[in-house]
Amino acid sequence: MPATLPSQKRRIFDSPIKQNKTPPQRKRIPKWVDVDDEDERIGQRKRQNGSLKHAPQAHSTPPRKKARTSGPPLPSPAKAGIQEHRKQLPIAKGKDALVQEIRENDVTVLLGETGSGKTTQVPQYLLEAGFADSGMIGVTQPRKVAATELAARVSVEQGTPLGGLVGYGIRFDERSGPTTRVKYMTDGMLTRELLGDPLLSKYAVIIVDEAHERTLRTDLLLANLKRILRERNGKGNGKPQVNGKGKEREKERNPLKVVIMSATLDAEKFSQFFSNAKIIYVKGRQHPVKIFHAAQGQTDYVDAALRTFFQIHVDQPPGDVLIFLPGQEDIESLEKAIQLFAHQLPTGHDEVLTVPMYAALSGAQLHRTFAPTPRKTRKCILATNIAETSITIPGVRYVIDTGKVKEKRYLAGSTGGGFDTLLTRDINKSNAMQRAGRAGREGPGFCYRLYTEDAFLGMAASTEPEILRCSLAQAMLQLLCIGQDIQELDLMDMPDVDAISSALRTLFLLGALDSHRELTDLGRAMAALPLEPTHARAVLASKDLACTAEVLDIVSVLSANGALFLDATDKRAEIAEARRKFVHRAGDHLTILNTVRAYRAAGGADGENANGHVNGHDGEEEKVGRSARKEWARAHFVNERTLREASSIRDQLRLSCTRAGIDWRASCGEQEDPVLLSLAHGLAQNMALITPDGSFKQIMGQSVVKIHPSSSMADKKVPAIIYDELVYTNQIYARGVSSIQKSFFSSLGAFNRREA
DNA sequence: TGGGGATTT
Repeated sequence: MPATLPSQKRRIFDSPIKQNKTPPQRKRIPKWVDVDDEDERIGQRKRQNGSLKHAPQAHSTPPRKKARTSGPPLPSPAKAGIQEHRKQLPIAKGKDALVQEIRENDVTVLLGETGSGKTTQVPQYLLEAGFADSGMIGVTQPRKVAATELAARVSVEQGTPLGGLVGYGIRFDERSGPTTRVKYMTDGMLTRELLGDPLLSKYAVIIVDEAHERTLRTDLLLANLKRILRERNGKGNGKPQVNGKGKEREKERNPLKVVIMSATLDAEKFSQFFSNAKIIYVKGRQHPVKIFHAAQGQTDYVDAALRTFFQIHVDQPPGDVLIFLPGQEDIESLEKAIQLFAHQLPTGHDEVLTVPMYAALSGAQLHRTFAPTPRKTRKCILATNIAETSITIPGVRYVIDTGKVKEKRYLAGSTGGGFDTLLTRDINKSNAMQRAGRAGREGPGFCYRLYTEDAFLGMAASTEPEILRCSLAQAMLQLLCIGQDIQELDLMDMPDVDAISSALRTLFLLGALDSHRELTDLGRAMAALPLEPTHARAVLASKDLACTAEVLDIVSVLSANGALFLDATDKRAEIAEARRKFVHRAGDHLTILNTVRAYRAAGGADGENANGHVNGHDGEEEKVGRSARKEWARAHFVNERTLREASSIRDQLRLSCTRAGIDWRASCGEQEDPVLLSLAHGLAQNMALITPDGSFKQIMGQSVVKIHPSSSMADKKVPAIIYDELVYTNQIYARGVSSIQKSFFSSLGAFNRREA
C-alpha cells in the first residue's frame, strides 16, 4: 500500500459537482461522464417506441426531471395525514384508470418505479373497488421482511389491526384470519398453497410483486397462474368473456385477476407471456441521483473504490457513503485500507467510521449499520448485494458501485450430480440502477460507477432467471406431486435439458422416482418434508436407523439460511479455542450436532424445552434461558440467528414427521454410525474417496475435490467422505464434510440403482 | 486456507 493519500493520487472522477456546470465539450475524452437517470431514459425510449401504454391519468403532464425532486414517501405519516399521504403518492393520479384497466383485463402488467407506491396502494385500490368481494387479494413478495412490513403498513393505512382485513403469511409466521381480504406473502408460500389448491380458488386477485427478480418460485407461480387463468377464466385468455349471462355467470366461473408488478426492465416479456397483456407505466418518486461513470475501466476495483471514497470524503459535503463490493474478502481489505488512510488525513477532516455488511455477520454486527452517524463523522458502509434489495440504510448520500457481484450458479453434471460455481462477475443494468437508487432515498444523491458508460450500456438487462441457475431436483419433485412435468409446464424460460436430466437422475438415485420416472411412495414422503431432496432422504433413512432426533438437529441447521460459525479474521486462534470443545473428529455434521446440543444445554433446559415457546408463554425461567443461550453463542462465535432459525425448522420438521408416522424422538445416543449412514443415504451422490496425493475423487462423477478450508476435516486424510455441496471458486471445494466408512456404500440403494 | 443474496404445511 503506497504511503501517499489516495486522494492525492490520480483521480478517477474529477470534481464532478463543479464541472457539472461546464458541459464536457472539450475535444479530449472527458475524464468523467455525466448521465441522467437512466430509469427515465429507458422509460422514455420505450414510450417513444409505442411499446408502453399509459394509464391515461398516470401523468397529467409529460414527466420532467425536476418534478422528481419532490420528497419520497414519508416513512410513517402522522395518523391524521395517512389518507392525505396516500393521495399524494405518484400512483394516486392514475388510480381510476388503473382500476378500470384491471377490471377490463384478466392480466395487467404494472411497471412501477421505486417510490411510486404501487405495492401498498394497488391492493387497497382493488379492495376499495370491490375486487375482494369474491375472494382474497394475494400479494406475493420474494422476501419475508417485505411481506411483513408491507402488511403492517397497509393495515395502518386501512385503520385495521394487522391480521384483520390486512394480513400476511410467511414461513413460521401467519397473521391472517377469516376476515382477511388483503394478504401479503412470500412467493414460496403461494407456490406451497398450489400443492393443496391447484386453482388457488381462495383468491380473486393475485398480485405478483418484484416479478423482475425472477426467483424460482415466482417463475413457477407465473406458469401456474397462466394455467389457472385458462381454467378459471375460460379460453379467451386475454379478455374476460362478456356473454349474455352477465354477472351470475362471472361468479360461477370465479374468474381470477392477475397483476404483475415489475421494475422498469423486462415488462415487455411479462406482457408477451400473458398474451400481450396491457402494460401500465407508473412514474416513481425518488430524489434525483447524479450518476458518474469512470472515464476508463478500472482493473483494481478495490483500489479504485478506495480512491473514490477519499475523493468524496475530502471534497464533498457531509453524507454517508455506501460501497458495493462482491464479497467479504474485498470488504475486509478495503475496510483496512480506508482505516489506514483515514488516520493519516490532515486535521480538520471528519472522522471516518467504517461498517462492513454481509449476510454472514451476526445480528449485532449488522445492527451497527443502523446506528445514527456521530457528529463530525462520515459513515462508510462496505456492503455486498445485501444492501441492494434486502436492507435499506438511512443516511446514504453517496454510492460507489464497483460493478461486481458474486453469483452462485449450478452446473448440472452429465452423471447426475453437478456443482455450484461461486464467481465474481459483472453486474447487470438492473443491479446498477438499483445500486444508484440507494443514494436517493432521503435526498438528492450521487453515484460513482467504477466502470465506463460503455460498460454500463453493454451490460445485460437483468439477472438470468433463477430457474436457469439452480438445481431443479426439489422443484421437480414438488411439481410431480401435483402431477406436473416441468418439461410440459409453460414457463417463461425453459431450463436446459441437462439440468432437467441431472435432476431426474438425482431423484432416481434417491429413490424418489422409479425407472419409469414415476413418483414412488418414498418420493411422495420426501416431498412432504420442507427440505431439499437430499436432506429429506436422510430424514426418512433415519427412521429405520432410529436416529431421527439427531438427523433432524443436523438437517435443520443445514437447511437454515446462514452460516453456523461466525468468523473474524483477527480472532482466529481465540475462535478455534472456543470451539474446540464441540469439534467432532468425524467431521462437520457431528460438529453441528454437538453445537446445537451445547447451545440448547446453555439455556438450562433439556433438549425438549429449549424452543422458547413450548409452554406458550414466556416465564422468567425462559427469559433467563434465552439470555444464557445468547451469551453462549456470543462466547463461542456461533451465529445465534442461524440456530434460532434451525430451531424453527426443526419444530416444523417434527410436525411433518409426526404426520408421516416417524418418531422424531428416536435417538441413537452416542452412536455415530447410524447418523452418518442416514446422511449418506441422502448424500449418495456426494461421496468421494481419497487418492494417493491426498485429494479426493468423486465416486459418482469425475471431479477431483478438495475439502474446503472452513471444514473441520480440512487437511485430514481419511479414506472416504460425504459432503453437503461442491462449490467451485478457485478449485472445486467440498463443504460440510464428514468422514465415513467405505462399508457404507454397499448398504446404499443409490449404488444398486446407479447402473440403470 | 476461504463463505453473493433470497426462500418452503
